[in-house]
Order: sequence, then structure tokens, then C-alpha cells
Amino acid sequence: MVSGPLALRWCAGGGRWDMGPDMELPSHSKQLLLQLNQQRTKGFLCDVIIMVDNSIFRAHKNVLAASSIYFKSLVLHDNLISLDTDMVSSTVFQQILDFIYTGRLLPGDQPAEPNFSTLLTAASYLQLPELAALCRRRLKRAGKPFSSARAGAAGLGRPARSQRLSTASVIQARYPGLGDGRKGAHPPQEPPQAKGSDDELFLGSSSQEGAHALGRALCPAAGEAGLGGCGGSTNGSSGGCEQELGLDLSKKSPPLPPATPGPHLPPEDAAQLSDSQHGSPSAAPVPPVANSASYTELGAAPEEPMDLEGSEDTALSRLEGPGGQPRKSLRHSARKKEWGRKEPCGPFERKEVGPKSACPGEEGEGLGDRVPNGVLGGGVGAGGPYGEPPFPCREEEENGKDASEDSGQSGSEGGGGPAGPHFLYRPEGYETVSYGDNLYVCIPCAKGFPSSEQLNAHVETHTEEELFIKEEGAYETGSGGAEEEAEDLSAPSSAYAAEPRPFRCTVCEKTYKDPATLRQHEKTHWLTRPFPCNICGKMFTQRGTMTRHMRSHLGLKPFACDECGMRFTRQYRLTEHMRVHSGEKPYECQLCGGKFTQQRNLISHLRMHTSPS
DNA sequence: CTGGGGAAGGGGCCC
DNA sequence: AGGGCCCCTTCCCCA
Repeated sequence: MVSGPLALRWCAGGGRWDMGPDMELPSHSKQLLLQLNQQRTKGFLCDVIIMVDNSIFRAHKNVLAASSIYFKSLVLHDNLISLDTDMVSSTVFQQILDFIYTGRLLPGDQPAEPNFSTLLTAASYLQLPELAALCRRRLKRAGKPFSSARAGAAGLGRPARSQRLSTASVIQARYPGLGDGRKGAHPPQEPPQAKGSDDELFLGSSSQEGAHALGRALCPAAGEAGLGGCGGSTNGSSGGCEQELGLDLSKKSPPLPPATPGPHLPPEDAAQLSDSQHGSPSAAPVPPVANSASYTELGAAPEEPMDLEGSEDTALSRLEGPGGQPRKSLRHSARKKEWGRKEPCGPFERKEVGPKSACPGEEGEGLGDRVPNGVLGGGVGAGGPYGEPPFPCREEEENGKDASEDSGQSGSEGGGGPAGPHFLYRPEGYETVSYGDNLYVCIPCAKGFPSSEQLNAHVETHTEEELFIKEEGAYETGSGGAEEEAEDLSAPSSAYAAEPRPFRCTVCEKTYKDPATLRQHEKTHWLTRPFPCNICGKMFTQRGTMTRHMRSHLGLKPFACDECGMRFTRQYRLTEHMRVHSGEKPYECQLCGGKFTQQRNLISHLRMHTSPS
């Protein structure tokens, strides 16, 4: 009988490996993990996306599952995992992910002491016992009391501000160029050489075995300070491991250049999209500068920011079944890069600045408050990505488009351009009014307020009854009659006739059945949109639209065609697509009898009939 | 080369 | 929040 070990010896032949007496290859786990980490940083073969606070990380299911029972159960069924941000912030998760892939908490990321409790909480939450133990040891050594991970969690709730400060400090430490030191930051970056204390952060340096015994040798090329053992340096210049974290959405694009200069900020602040999505639009914060970190972490090379758009393409090409059309990817890439290029002060540029202030006028947390009823951001941060539309050129395009399709809002959008400090739509003849310090404007009555709180308080005073009365007045004095009918041709006439629609837009006179819909509609008149895409910065009037948009970034296409396997982001698209297989062409041209599978194609066809040429 | 059709992506908006 | 529909746009194919 030939035993396994014997066979192994034979295979290993030539003594090429320094086999121990027990046939173990000591460096095997190191090499393996090193490879995995490098693959992660490049997004190679990553098969799971982890969203934390709208920061996006990519990883390998196998690695996660091998590290944590919790992850094991999650990745079993899902490709997209969203973590509880009360338990783990994006920054902490970054550290954890690095730890999983390297077995150490890297010197550059060594959290300030208070952060170990945060880490401990997260490690417990994610069921990473080794890391939890490490944190406990660390806390113990530091004399920080902790009763258990749970205690850490209890004390945390949402890591929120305190942790965010710590987080910032971590960033500061990692990227010393990023502004001045911050209170709570641990001592400035130390020489990359490992210190004694660093060893304590090596799981493997103690008695741990296996992959986590890799220690800092994990990514020799990266230098000791490299985050994730890869990416080289604390300043983010990464020799070949440009992506420390996050999603490399450019994977479909030509292979990334090996190095991506410039710092890669970690997702620093939890107050990102999720926060911005909270509550009413009047309270919806625009993501603070921290978003820039998120953008960056998404892995787009700074010089090619819109590469991340390729994600969609990538996903497309990957997901597309035999009937797919990979070519689409390419054209979309090109298309998007084009508009990406136009971005004057895109999110990617902001990473150059300190974590709390990037583009002029951005102030980290105050921004959100500037997206109230009608937000006035221009005065504060002209040129800031949220003070003005982040993609002015794109906006212009859209404005142009809007002008042709919606007389209501386009008038202001298209006409005015970025429109000074006032984001409130102004009806025809509306003159530019200076609100002075009252940058928060109530749409219904156009009063300005100096703060979002005051505006919100004021908005409360607009009762629905009041609105109703107003509208009744409008009906009476009314423009009603034929004019109104004509105006509402686009509205579902049957429903319109059947149900009362007492809620009327003060700007365009459209009416709605309920105030919520009216409010939703009114947002379309704002010149600033309250829901920014956390990836590309594009702004939306509705959260749902933004979410849908995000899906395209992430390549999430839940709706698959049974026939050809092609996948879509929307059910409606799939329905539409299915007609390709069924041959159904429900849209018929009344002029020539031509039939179409898509209504839009009928419309463009009709245009051909009606156009003069 | 051009124009039309087919198919698909994306955003706006109402329900 | 999500579904559904509308519109604009793009790209490819083909006559």
C-alpha cells in the first residue's frame, strides 16, 4: 500500500519543497492565503459582496465561510450580504476582512485602544473567535475593562460618533497625508517595521496555527505596513494590489494597472447612504465626504473612476446566459466612461482630502441637513459634488432631455443650469430671490429658514387640511375644466376621473390622491435631489430609483429569463424580453400595421411616421 | 453609408 | 419599498 504521505513525497519530488518529517509544507498556508488576499484585492474570483453602511467589499465565500460560522451560513445562500451597521462599521469591517485574509491586524491599522472594543463587538457579531480573543487580550493588556464581547456590543449600540472618530483616526494613521492628526488618533504612523507589539496582533504569532500563522510575511511585497498585506503602503500606493478593499467593479474592463497611486481611503464614516436615506427628504443627509472613501474603495482606479461602471458590464457578461450579448457591456462601458470623465469634482477626487472635508463646502455631517425641503447648497459649497449636481454635464444632458419630455420641471432645470444657491424650482416668472442665510426653503410657501430644523418645524405647520383648502381654492378659482383635462392627458384618465385627487402640486398643478405621492412628486421640482448614489454620486429624487440604479452598479439582476438565461434588473424588463422568445408583438402601428415587441420601439417608429423628413 | 428595426440599459414618475 | 410603465438613448444588425 502506498500511503498518502508517500505519494505526496513522490509528487513533491526533487526535494523542491522542504518537506518536514510529517510531510507538511510549512509555507503552504502562507502562500495560499497570500494568493487569496491578492485575489481579493483585485476582485479576482470574488463571489460575494458584503455591504456595510453602503460600503462595498468583495471577498471569497470560501474564505469567509472558513473564518466564521456566521459567514458560512450567510454565504451559503446569498451573494450579497448586508451587515448590521450597529454591530460593525465599514471601517471595522475593513479591518476584519483584512484580518481574515491575513491573520493579523496590521500595524498601520492598529486601532486606537478604544477601537478594540469595537472590533471585539464586531468580531463577536461575526463569530470570529480568534479575532475576538485577540481583541480581548489587547484590551486586557491595555487595562480596558470588558466583560465580554457582548459588553462591547452593549456599550456600542451604533458605534456612531465615537467610533467614527476612532475610525477617522485609523484613517489618519494609515494615510498620514490626510490632514492633521485627530484627537483620539493613535500616534502618527510608525515606521513600517514591525514592532514588538505588532506581534501581538498576529494571531499566528501566538499559538495559532494554519493560515493565520502567516504573520506579516503574508505579503512581503507589500511591506509591513500594507493593509491587507497587500497594496503596499499606507499611502495607498499599491504595487500590484491596488485594491485594498471594496469592490473592483472594473473587473470587466481591461486588467487594472498594477499600481494605483493615491490613497485608498477606507469607508470611514457610517453616515453614508443609509443615513441619507433616513426619514423625510428634508432630513435626508447627503452623504458626507466619507462617501468619497466609499467610492474609492469600490476599487475604481482613480485615473479611471468610471471603471466602476464596468461592474455592471462585468456582471452582465458574467450573468448573461447563452443568449446574452456581451457586446452590450463594452458599449456601456464606453458610454459611461464618457460621462464619468466629465465629472469635474467627482467623488474620486475628494479622497485626496481629509476625511471630513473634501470638496469645498463639504462639512462632513452638516451636508445632510442641507437637503431639506428645498435645499440650498450652492452657497455653501459651490462646486461641491452635492452642492451642485455631481455631474453637471450629465445633468445638462438630462435637463435637455427633460425639457423635451416634461414641461414641468425642465423649465427650471434646463434653463437655469446649476442655478445658484437656490435649488428650489421656480415656476415661470419666478425671479431669483436671495434668501440670505435662510438656505432652507419650504416648497409650498417658499419661505426660507436658516436651518433644516427650523424648516422641518415649519413644514409641520403645513397641515394636509391646509393644503387641501388651498387646493380647493385652486379648484374654485380654478384653472379646471378643459385646460386641466388637457394638462392631465398623461395621467391615467380613468383613475383620475374616478377618484378624487385633492392634493395638488403648487408648482405644476398636478393632482394626487394622497399627500405622500404629492410630496414625492414635489421632489421632482427640486433642483437638488436628495438621494445620491453612493458609488457614482448621481442624485435621484426617489430612493427607489437610486436603489435601482445601485443595482446596476452591483450587477444585481434578480430576474432571469428561463429561455436564454439572460438576466435583468427589473421584472418589467424580463417581461419585455420574454416577448423576444414568444414572438409576441403587442404594439402595433396604426399607420402601417408594423408590430413591435416593445412599446418604446413603436413610439420611435411612430416618430418616423410623423417626422417631416 | 444610411436609415429602420430589434433589443436592451437607464432614469423619471406614479401607484 | 417595490412594481409598473413611460420615455430617452444606445448599440447592433440588416436591407
